[in-house]
Amino acid sequence: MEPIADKKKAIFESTLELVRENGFHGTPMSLVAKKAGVAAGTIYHYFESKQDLILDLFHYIKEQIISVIKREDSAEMPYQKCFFNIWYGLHAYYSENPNVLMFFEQFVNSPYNAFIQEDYNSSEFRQRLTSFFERGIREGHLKALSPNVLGTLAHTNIISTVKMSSSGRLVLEEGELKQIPQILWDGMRSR
Amino acid sequence: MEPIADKKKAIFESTLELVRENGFHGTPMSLVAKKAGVAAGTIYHYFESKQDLILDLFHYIKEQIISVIKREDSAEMPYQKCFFNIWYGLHAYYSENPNVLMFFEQFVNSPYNAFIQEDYNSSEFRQRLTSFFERGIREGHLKALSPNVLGTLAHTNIISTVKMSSSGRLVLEEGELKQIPQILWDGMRSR
Amino acid sequence: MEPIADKKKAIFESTLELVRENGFHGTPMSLVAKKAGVAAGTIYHYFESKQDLILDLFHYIKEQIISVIKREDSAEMPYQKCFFNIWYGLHAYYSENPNVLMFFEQFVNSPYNAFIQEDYNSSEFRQRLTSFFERGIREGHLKALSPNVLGTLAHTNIISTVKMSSSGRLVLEEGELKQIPQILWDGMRSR
Amino acid sequence: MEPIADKKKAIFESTLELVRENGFHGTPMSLVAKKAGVAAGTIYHYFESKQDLILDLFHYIKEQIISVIKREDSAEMPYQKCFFNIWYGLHAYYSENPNVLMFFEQFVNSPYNAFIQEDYNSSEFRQRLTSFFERGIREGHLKALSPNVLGTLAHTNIISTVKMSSSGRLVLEEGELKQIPQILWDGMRSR
DNA sequence: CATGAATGAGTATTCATTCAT
DNA sequence: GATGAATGAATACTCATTCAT
Repeated sequence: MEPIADKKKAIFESTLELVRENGFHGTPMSLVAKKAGVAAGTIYHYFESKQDLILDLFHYIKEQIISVIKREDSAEMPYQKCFFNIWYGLHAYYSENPNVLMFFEQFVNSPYNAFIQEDYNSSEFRQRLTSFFERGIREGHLKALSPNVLGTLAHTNIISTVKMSSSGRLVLEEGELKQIPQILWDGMRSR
Repeated sequence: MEPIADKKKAIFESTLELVRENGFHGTPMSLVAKKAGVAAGTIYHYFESKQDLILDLFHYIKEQIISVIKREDSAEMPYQKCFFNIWYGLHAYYSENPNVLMFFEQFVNSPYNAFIQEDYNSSEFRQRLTSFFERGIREGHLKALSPNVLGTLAHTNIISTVKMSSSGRLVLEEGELKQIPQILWDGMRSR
Repeated sequence: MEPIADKKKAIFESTLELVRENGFHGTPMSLVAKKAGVAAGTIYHYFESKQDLILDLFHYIKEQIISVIKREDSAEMPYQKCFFNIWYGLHAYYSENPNVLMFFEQFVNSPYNAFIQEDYNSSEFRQRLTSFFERGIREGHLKALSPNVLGTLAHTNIISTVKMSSSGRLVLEEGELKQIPQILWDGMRSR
Repeated sequence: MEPIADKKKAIFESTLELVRENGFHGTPMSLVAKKAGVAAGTIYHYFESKQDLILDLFHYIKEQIISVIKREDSAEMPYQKCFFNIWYGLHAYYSENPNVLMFFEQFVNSPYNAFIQEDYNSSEFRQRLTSFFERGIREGHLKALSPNVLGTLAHTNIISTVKMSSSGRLVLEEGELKQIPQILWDGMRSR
């Protein structure tokens, strides 16, 4: 919640874009600095090391994803409505921020992922997702599976959908796109 | 189908393991060589460059994944049976070969992915998957979506499941595991 | 004319000496760095690559040779006097800077030579030489040959003379040395 | 005079061509082998090492140059006639064998040159040249300089002339070409 | 706070040479 | 003699990080 210094943000954005284009290894600090309009040394005022920068950026991104979920999740709304809202909200967010998605995917599949300190299940992202699926199970909408599992499957489903479109290898028509969260819902709901 | 030279295979296996542990960048050729029991220069008799090694390894792996699908896919078996067999077959393969899965995931999310030459949709992997889902749609078992989309969602679902268990962050009990392909099937089947 | 950074000059001198002793290939960047008293990486702040270093050094040297010609060439002096002054000036320069001569000779006979971009005839070195021999022809002192050809023959004559002495295989006595530019003059002058 | 094995000659020719194009360093043994149509290991039946190959090739070339001088040098012919014949003979030989010339020039300006064992002045090449210029001095045709010096200047003059034409940077017309040995003669002859 | 020149450890790759067949 | 797969030392170049200004 603390306001992020302009330069810090510039460094984040520049890293995001470069990592998307070239991967972690193809993103030297010098390039990050140049694109962010700062000197190489300056980055080290804000981050202890490159690993630190990557890790901090990952948290910065998770904040944004969490805020999407927060915006769409409402206990006062019918559950199924919420379910679809979250799906569309995240889908829209990732579609509009392909840099974020690619960074995220590279991150979780990289050795950096092992350096995340916090307990996996207690991260706010995880908790938000879990509590949403707990509600679904509790209210009898969803199959009685571990909410963590449901959450992961749902998130993966969204990411997979966005990647299909954004890779340019598949074109999803409007009609098709709508069927994907439906498949997810049909699969998860109790019967 | 051609037999792969012993050394070539040793280099593949060594790369697979090291990439899983340390990522592409954390895997120097010198280490690959040492672990494979060959001299550094020897790698360059088999592969033009590190990129070439990675790319060739990716194809080598895809062959293995394809062979799993081939083994489980049978036009003479009821469709739903096949569906679950393929799901379990791939799930078992990835579970037993975590190196392969991690390599695969890192690869498709890395800049190396851009160097794959072949037309995406015409790759054998893609074609096998597509034709299987075409059959499902044709025979009225599945919703009428693009078979490519269904295939991708299914594959992502499997990978996501394996990663949940193998990360050690979630323990999937036997009962829970069985429900996951069921969710997929319930979601995709026509009604 | 712009002052050359200290480190850049140190790198130049170190390269010059090492190339003289060991040739281009026998001169690793690490040695250049050590002899110049800088870190290996520092060279790459000043030069993009080894080839770049060699090419830049060649231009740096040509400047020095040009300045010798400029110093000795004067339209107000009798032509023959100038002719001998330039001969002696270049002879002295090469004799006192054997590193330069050896580098120059290795360079022009190496594949690097092909990377010189500028138009051969429009290089300042060439133009200085050409205009000096043009004057000789115009004023009727020299045979009417292409001034370019005369310039090249004269330069080769000087270099050849210096190499004879500096190789240590021949000892040129004072009297003999004086006869060499005389041979050149006698050969070139019109009669 | 011993007949050179076919393969040995093929290796020589292939080296000559590759060194001309790419320099010593740009000429790996593997390429020499390929171009010569033999296996890499085979070269080592004929030559102890790369240095040995280069050194032997240099001697092989000198034989050819010597044979040109032998062919044109004749005590029964008027001296000046011989002088021009040798000049034209060598000029033609180098012009027709640019690989030889470039190899020669790269060699004498490289560290390999230091490995030539034989006494410089007693080499046959040197002796032939020296005795020819001794005759010129003895018979009163040439200035009384060290015959070694005259020989070197003459040889350099020829090489320089060939290089001017073959570099493609200068076009020497027939008339101009004839004046070059004349310049040399006019310069060297006694008066 | 900011800079960017300097550092030097780390890495992909090359290539002369060897030797089992 | 001939082969060419294998070797491993050598080298150009990169890049995270530091620190004097």
